[in-house]
Order: sequence, then structure tokens, then C-alpha cells
Amino acid sequence: MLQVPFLRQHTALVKERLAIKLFKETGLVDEVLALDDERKKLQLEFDTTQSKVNGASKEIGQLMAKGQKAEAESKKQEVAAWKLSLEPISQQLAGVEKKLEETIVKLPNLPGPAVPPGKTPEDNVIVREGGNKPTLHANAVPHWDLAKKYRLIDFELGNKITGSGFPVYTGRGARLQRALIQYFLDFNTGAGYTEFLPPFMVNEASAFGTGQLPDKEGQMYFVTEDKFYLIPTSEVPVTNIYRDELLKESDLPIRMTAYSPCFRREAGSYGKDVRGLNRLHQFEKVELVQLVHPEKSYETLEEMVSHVERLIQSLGLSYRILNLCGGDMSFTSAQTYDFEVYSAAQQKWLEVSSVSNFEAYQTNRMKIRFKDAQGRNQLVHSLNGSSLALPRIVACLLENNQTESGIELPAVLHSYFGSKNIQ
RNA sequence: GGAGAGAUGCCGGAGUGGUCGAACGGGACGGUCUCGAAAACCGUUAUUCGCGCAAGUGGAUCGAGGGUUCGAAUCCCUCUCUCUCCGCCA
Repeated sequence: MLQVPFLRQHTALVKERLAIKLFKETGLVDEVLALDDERKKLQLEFDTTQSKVNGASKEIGQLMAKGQKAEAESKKQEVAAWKLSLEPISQQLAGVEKKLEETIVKLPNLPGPAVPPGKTPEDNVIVREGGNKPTLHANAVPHWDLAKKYRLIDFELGNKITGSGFPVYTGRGARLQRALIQYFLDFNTGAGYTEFLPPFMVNEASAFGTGQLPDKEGQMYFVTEDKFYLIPTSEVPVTNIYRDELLKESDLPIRMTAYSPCFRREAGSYGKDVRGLNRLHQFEKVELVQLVHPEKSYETLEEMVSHVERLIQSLGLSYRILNLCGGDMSFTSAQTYDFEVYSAAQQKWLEVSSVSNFEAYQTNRMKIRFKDAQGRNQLVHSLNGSSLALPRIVACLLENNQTESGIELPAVLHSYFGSKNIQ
């Protein structure tokens, strides 16, 4: 969430920036400031009286020790009166604090300086493109047909076992998943990221920390019995590793990578986009998370983009990188680059990675701080990115590399997959 | 799942109603000493919200949340987690 002192000092700028994100309720900013004023007023009132109570209580203790019972008793009467007056104040204070919290979390993160204006995905700026779109043979088919032909993925079986959006990978299809996960993790650890294997369910505090709650509650699967959320991405458990931690400046940057399945309800998504591997309720993903010095976060964002770009290049896929416009960015992000790979048989671009700088938006919720050279505690900046989400990568690998006689896999996967192709 | 024990600062660990944000030990940091280091000695060593130009000063925090009391780390209740034993189990 945003920080109140910043809202106070840069009120006009904040509203201007929120407008870039197409956020209409800028009145919430004023509401936050008013609530904060109210909070301070009440706290001063409370603290002053509480201070008197504390002082008198000490005196009572001393009087009792000296055996001056009568004096102690009269003090008690005095304190009782103060305490009575304290009650409504503390109730009001708690109410105002709650309201302040509820209001400030409704404010999305501010877009960073390099975010282009715009309303829809059409307004996203293509930063660069790479790789070559393949020319497919005349009988080329989409990945769902290839998956069937080579018995790699059984969508119907997934329907039977669970429901739509839960495919079963079979034989070489399953092996390909494992090969990709292993390759991606090795690629990341080779670049200095530490590997984690996090829990696949998180508690409410963790889901709140990265911003899934309260904003996206309906998009997560929820285990009512234990009040756990199935993770929509390993960003959630991995970033929360450092929740409520005070780091040393020398601990930064912290670079983490993790594989996990991702569970998403995708409520409200129907139609052609859900065909095959395009949109699933459960999918595999390898994620990158970094916690960095606030002055370094945009530099880190570019570095992470290059890292993911190299990974996609190594797979030989045709890709493009988009700088998301204000209207298409997520609630919590300050700047996001999306990676899309070209699905040759479907003839469309599929998003396979999203790399974002959250600045201090998540870390303010999670209280991830470090002690700077002056001894002050500052919030670190958090970033994350997929490297990569598997299903659409698999779709493109199958479609783009199909030949009349089989599917030729990129060289980097040969040893992981145990074969150069699928026939 | 059953029975019991516990949760204190960076770590260990005292503290069972009063002046305790918390003894003591260790670690870390700064200093003295040294050519340098070790040792020794001295000092510092939480977070957070206010008020104040500042010096400074008030509130909160001993797993979390409630309660009792003039006063709670200490007593009571609820929850979470950890450990031991039993059960179950990959």
C-alpha cells in the first residue's frame, strides 16, 4: 500500500499519477489524509490521558509501599475517572485506524515514471521483438491437436478427474513439463538466484502481503476448513519469506527463484481464449522474486527483463516485450513488462511472463525493511517476474516446431528431455 | 487425533502483580590498547505511533487477540505456533 506521508507531501502528484492508471476515486486520497489527521488528534488525546494514568499508578504503588492506604485509595478514584474518559477515545481511535487501513488499501500503486499512458492492451508499447516467426507446413495444427496426436496432454481426462482447466500431462508430455521446470530453475540459479520450494497454500496474512487480498479474493481457491488460499503464483509465498523482517543493507539484493503449480479460478473467463493450454485453472510456473535497495529497483527491473529475454531466446521462440500502459497494469505494480510469444498455429501472441516492479507497495504491507547507512529503517523494493509460465510456452514449442514427421525441440532441452524431438 | 510442556530483545536465558523495555551471558558494532591482530577494558546495541524547530518528550509493544486490576511479561479466557510422549501416516 501507499505511504501516508508521501500522500500528504505529494497530494497533487499522487492524483495525477492515479489518473494515468485510470483510477477514478482520487477522493480516497483526501479521505486518507482526513482520517490520518483525525487519528493523530485522537492519539494525542489518548496519550496525554494515558500518561496521567500511568504516572498515578506508579504513585499508588509507592503509597502502598509506604503503607499510606488512604492516599492510595483517593488516587485510585482519580485514575478511575480518567480511565472512564479514555474508553470512548480509544474506541474512536481504533475505529479511525481501521477505516484508514481499509481506505488506503483501496488505492492502487502509482505508475512509475516510464509507464506509457493508455487505456487498453492496444495502448501497450512494444519495446522490442526478437526471434523469427516460423513458417509452418501446410498441414500444421494448433497445440491441442498436437497434444492429442502425440498423446502429450489429456484434457478430457482432466475433466473427469477434476474439471475443465485441469489437464493431465501424460508420458512425454509430463516429461516435457519436468524438463522445462528443471531447465528454467537451472537457468535462474546459474544467474545467482537462490532456489526455493515454497508451500502451495498460504494464510491470509501472506495473501494480503503481496496484494492478492483484498483485491483478488475471488480469483483464489480457498480452503475453508483451514483458511488457506491456494497460491495463484509462487510470488506470494516467496515474497512473504521476508515478511516482517528487518534486513541489513548488505543483505540486498535478495534474489529468489521457485517452481510451483499455480491455481487460479479465472472466474469470468470464457470463450475461445480458454481452448487448450491458453488458460488453465492449474498450471506450472517458475518465478523470480527480488528484494532490492529502493534506488536500484528500476535498474533491477531492466536486468530481470534481460534475464527472461535470454531465457526465451534460448528456446528459440519468437517474442515481443511490451511496456504496459497505465490502464492495463495490475493494481499493485508500478511498472510492468509483459513478454508474449508467438503461437504460430493460432496466429496470435500469448503472454508467458510478466515482470514487475512494485516499489514499496508490497513491502509496506509486509514490513520488509532494511537499516540504511544512517541507521534509519527504509522499505525495500520488491520485484517479480515469471521465468516462465509453462502452458503457453509448451503451446508455442509444439506449434512452432512441428514438422510433418514430429516436433523438434530446442537444443537447450535435449538433455533435460532425454530426446531431441517428439515423434 | 489424545496427553503434557512451552512461546521473553540478534541469540541463549532470568523474571509469577508495582519504579521492567525488561537482570545476566553471548554475539554484533564503536572506542582504548597494538606495527597489526587476539585478549583485556570502556561504551553502544529493539520496533512503532505521536508532540516538538530542536534538545527532548509522551503512548504502544515480552507469540496474537480479549479480560481482571489503580497497576500485567507475570493472573484469567480464546486463538496460533513449537516441543515431548502416544496414536496415525508418505
